[in-house]
Amino acid sequence: MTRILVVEDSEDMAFGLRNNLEFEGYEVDVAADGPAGLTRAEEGRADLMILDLTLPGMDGLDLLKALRARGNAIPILVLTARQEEIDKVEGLKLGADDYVTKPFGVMELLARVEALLRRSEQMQPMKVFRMGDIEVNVSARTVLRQGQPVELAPRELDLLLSLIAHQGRVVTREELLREVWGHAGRVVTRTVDTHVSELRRKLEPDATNPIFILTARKAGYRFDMDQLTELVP
Amino acid sequence: MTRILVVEDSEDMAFGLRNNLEFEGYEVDVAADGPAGLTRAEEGRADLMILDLTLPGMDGLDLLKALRARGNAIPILVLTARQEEIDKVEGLKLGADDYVTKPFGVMELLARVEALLRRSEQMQPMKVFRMGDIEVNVSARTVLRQGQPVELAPRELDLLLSLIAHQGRVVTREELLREVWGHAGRVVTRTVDTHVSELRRKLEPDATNPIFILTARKAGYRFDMDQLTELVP
DNA sequence: GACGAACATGACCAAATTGTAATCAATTTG
DNA sequence: CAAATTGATTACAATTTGGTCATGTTCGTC
Repeated sequence: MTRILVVEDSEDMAFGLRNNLEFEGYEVDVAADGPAGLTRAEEGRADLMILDLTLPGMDGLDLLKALRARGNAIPILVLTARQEEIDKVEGLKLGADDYVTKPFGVMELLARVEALLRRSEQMQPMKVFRMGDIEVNVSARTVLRQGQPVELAPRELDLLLSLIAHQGRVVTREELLREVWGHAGRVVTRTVDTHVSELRRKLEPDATNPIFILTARKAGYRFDMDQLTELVP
Repeated sequence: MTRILVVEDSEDMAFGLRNNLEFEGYEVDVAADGPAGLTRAEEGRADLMILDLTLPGMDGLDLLKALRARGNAIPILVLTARQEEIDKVEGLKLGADDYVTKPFGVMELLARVEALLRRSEQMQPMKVFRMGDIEVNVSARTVLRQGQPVELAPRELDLLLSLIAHQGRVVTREELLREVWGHAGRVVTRTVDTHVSELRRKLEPDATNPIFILTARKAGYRFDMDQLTELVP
């Protein structure tokens, strides 16, 4: 889920932004002033910031400066009113990644958000997990076992990723069906078992004694948290 | 004296640009169409080009490609009315150094010009990749195999560059379409497959067992990171 | 206007994938 | 302990998916 932090003092504007962004499927977090924005941004949970430059109190520009000064590289889309183009100039030199002048169209904003996210995706490190001698590269959709590629079918990989995403928690077959198969359609729940079996065969050191994908009787499956490391290179 | 070449067909726009830029102390040269722009650019007297992508006749994109193909590294600021064109230029790493969407404010334009000039002071080296015995010169848009030129159609080269730009990550057919085809025409996604096939035929040692452009079933394609070296000459 | 290159697309085929039934094994329950 | 329940595994036919080829179109060049 892509998370967008909106730093905006006007309630109306914040409401509008939230509405539109959420409609597009983003998760939206709103901060009403600079300091709050700074705090939220430093939590590091947002993938993109939309920053209104006409903030009261701590100026938006200061927020920008502060963030960048601390080495925070979150992509920032700056909003500014038309006549304050001077602000824009400064924003540019400071490290805003893009900006939009008010009044702006929804489509334009969304397009820029999308473009910015796309651009920043390249900068993000690859998502890689390690479990024992197995390495799962989410970005490349590859799995290595002792450096050797393991051939996983799409369904298998998706299932594995879903289990990993819920690491430490029991996931019911129904949940897995919903997440991996997409629909609560007519897939018999036993299908999950089959794929889990196949995954174990390919990944577990000893398929009859699984250490990664554990069975929770009468409940579902669980990926053992203790076996999993997230690599952030 | 810093010299700016403006490639712009609309007289009004050209006049406005010249006015403002000259007021800022730049020397301005205007070309009214693509071919004229290409000629002027090749004279090598300009420090920066402002290029309107909505040119008649020779498309602005073609001018861009043609310039870069000839190894011309002049910094280019692209003007465009359409977001999709930005996507295209950006996705391809075609060599626009920055862009502004119309309508834009004067201050914004000037800021970008300034930023671009500053950035280009420290000349960026030519981007060249090596994959096995293949050498891909991104800036020159040429491909050599054991020193011999490989003839790639524009689409093919664009596709290759896009894949290389995402090296190590799976890229969906939709993403490739957006970046290479520009999202404009509603091209069928299977078309990507055809071009990948052609690329493999021309580049892979064994097209039936690709080592560069790998298939990620149900997901897209991926350029194998391990096969790619970036040369910094 | 002929010709060829580029290119999008549909068709066809081979190979990979996958849902399911059937069977076997383990665990729980009464 | 036997029956019942639940999970594991295997086998396989149907379907999906991707590779490739042939075709029609467009566009620029001669």
